[in-house]
Amino acid sequence: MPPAPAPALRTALLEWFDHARRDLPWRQGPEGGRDPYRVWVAEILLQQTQVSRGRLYYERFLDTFPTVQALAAAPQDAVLKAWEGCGYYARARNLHRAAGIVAQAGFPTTYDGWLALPGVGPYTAAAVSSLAYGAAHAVSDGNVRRVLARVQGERQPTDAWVQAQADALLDPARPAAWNEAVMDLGATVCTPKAPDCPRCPLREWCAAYASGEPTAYPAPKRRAAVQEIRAAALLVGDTEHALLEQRTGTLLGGLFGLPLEEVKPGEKDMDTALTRLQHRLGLVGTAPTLLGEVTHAMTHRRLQISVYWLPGTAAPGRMTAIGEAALSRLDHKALALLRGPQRLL
DNA sequence: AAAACGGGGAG
DNA sequence: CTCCCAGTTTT
Repeated sequence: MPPAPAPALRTALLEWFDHARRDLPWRQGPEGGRDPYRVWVAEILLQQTQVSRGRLYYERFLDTFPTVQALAAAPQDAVLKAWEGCGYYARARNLHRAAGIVAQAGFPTTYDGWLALPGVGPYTAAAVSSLAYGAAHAVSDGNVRRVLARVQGERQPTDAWVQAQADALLDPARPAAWNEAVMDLGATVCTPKAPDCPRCPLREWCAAYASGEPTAYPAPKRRAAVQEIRAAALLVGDTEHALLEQRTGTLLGGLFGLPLEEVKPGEKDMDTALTRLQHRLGLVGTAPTLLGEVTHAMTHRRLQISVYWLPGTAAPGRMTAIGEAALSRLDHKALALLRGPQRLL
């Protein structure tokens, strides 16, 4: 199959996009001239997060922080609270840090200017500079990677290959629309497992379609092993107030949660971990009650937590209001053992 | 170049 | 169960 002709491809995809585009809350305003704050927040929120999921959080976050000034002025705890449950919390910490810079210096207007902000990489810099300022920078994300790998028949697309292909195909007349069009196509037609080739505007140029096995492009990435972890957690308190610790480090850093002690590799039961936990908290007087087990899957870990309980009188003066702290889903599951099932959103 | 980083949806 | 999602940062 000859290389796909860029002009024909652009015409076909943009024609499709002009009637099939998704109506999304961050797509207000003129093509290539959207509100940079709204676009920026959306792009950060949507990193490794599906659109259907992201839009739930988007409205809540913009209601809480309607402007970059409001975001910059807020304490980090409030930002993490608005991000609660959404995952990859470094995104919220970086967005907050970047908001401080933007509130001071103003919004960047170029790709390089955006790229310099914390939490903004090549994808986001291209997205915001094109969608809000009309810059001719091609986005490269999971959708773009899959669409271009299929059109060009490339099973092992590298990051550099995808970016080069995207740069070459970008419509210089409508860069913002082109970027959104490729992503919309990847999300709604050229999907990973069940592409709807009969509805695809690029079908006649698509090498993967011609091969008869479009889902073979690109080949699956290999996965990192999942680590099994057991831990003891102690719920000191009640359904309203509990003894919480603020987690540090990269994993759930900044969030609050129940004190947790991992079961070390040689230990056969929870008792040792629970004892370590009680000593660390200075609560060795009474034996906690076992509330139950919680399992929680993360990308590289599978946690099994035994949750123990001491009534709130055990730690007077050290209690945090649960409703005001940002907790991971893991901790909400643990709390649910005491207060009954509840939805976070 | 590879690992770490959440959580959920789709098949 | 596996794979993937409007990726970025750190190692």
